[in-house]
Amino acid sequence: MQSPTALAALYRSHGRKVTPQRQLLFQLMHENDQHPTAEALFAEASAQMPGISLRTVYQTLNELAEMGELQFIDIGGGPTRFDPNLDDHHHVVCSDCGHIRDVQVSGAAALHPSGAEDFVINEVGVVFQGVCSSCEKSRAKAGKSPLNKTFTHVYQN
Amino acid sequence: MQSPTALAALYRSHGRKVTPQRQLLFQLMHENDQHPTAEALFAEASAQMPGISLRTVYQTLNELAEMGELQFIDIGGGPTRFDPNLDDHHHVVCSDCGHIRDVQVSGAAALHPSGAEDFVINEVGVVFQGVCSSCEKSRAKAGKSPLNKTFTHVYQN
DNA sequence: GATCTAATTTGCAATTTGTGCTAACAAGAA
DNA sequence: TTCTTGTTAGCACAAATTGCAAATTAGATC
Ligand SMILES: [Mn+2]
Ligand SMILES: [Mn+2]
Ligand SMILES: [Zn+2]
Ligand SMILES: [Zn+2]
Repeated sequence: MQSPTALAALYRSHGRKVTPQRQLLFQLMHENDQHPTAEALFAEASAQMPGISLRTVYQTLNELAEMGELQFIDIGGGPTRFDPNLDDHHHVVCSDCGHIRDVQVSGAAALHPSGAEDFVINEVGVVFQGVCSSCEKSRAKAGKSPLNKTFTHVYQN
Repeated sequence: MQSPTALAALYRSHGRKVTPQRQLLFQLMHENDQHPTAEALFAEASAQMPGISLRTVYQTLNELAEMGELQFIDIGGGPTRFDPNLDDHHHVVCSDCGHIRDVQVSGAAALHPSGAEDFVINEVGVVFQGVCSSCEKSRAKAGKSPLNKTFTHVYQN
């Protein structure tokens, strides 16, 4: 996603208005590597702008996605996560706490599917399932089995 | 997922009962490569067993997942899809119609993330975005741009 | 700066997908 | 056949997101 200033210009060039709500969300999303949910963003935004509505958060995120400035990430059945990182990258998900981390995956672009010769492929996404270090620690302490099921959904494969 | 007969035995060995509803769902899911939604399965099941409840469909699918007999697939924000294919495989999604196709991806198991050295990785999933041949045809006929946005969500990356 | 208009924000209703709960029911053991 | 315990169905509820319309405001125009 571009800088808040660049986005303001982009918005105006699209006949969209640059409101305080949008500017705040531009800031909150810019270089945000947390893959936040709409609710999480709403909470952050509300702290700085009491009264902003969740509806506006969703609306702005949808616009940004429409304009190609961010991506929606749907993994594991929870709420949609939003990703302003437009670089070619992939994700690791902690199956325990749900945290998503950006990762590089060398060789990902070279992957090819066998059995879909009739498809025109546009993109590849790689998702690793794992357990983050902090969850690994608490798991050891609790004497849990290596793969608990806080998350009912088994992520994609 | 195992055969309906094997599942019946497995269920009994777990102290679970083998009901007509479950047997029907075993049949409908066995070797089903459609990655159906719960609603889709419910529709098919209802045709053969009027009165079966959607609740029971969800319940049975959850059980099967718990027993490791099927996977949940969450892509693109729509409803969860269910996958009885336990082989190591990956998916291609048509960004136009949403169809999911099983594919093999040689080299997928060898992929490694850079930037998540503190994670214990358990699984890798590869998802290709593309347009299936039938959508490609209708797209050509309609003179549409190569990537329309019937699906707001940009799938993972 | 005042005026005007179209875009935006809000709040709330509605929708979609899935789960919690429980009374009625039925599998399968005895 | 009886009995116990797991299961089903149905409905209420929850979570996430969108539809809608009245009130507001950005920014163009005068
Ligand atoms: Mn990312
Ligand atoms: Mn599959
Ligand atoms: Zn974690
Ligand atoms: Zn298609």
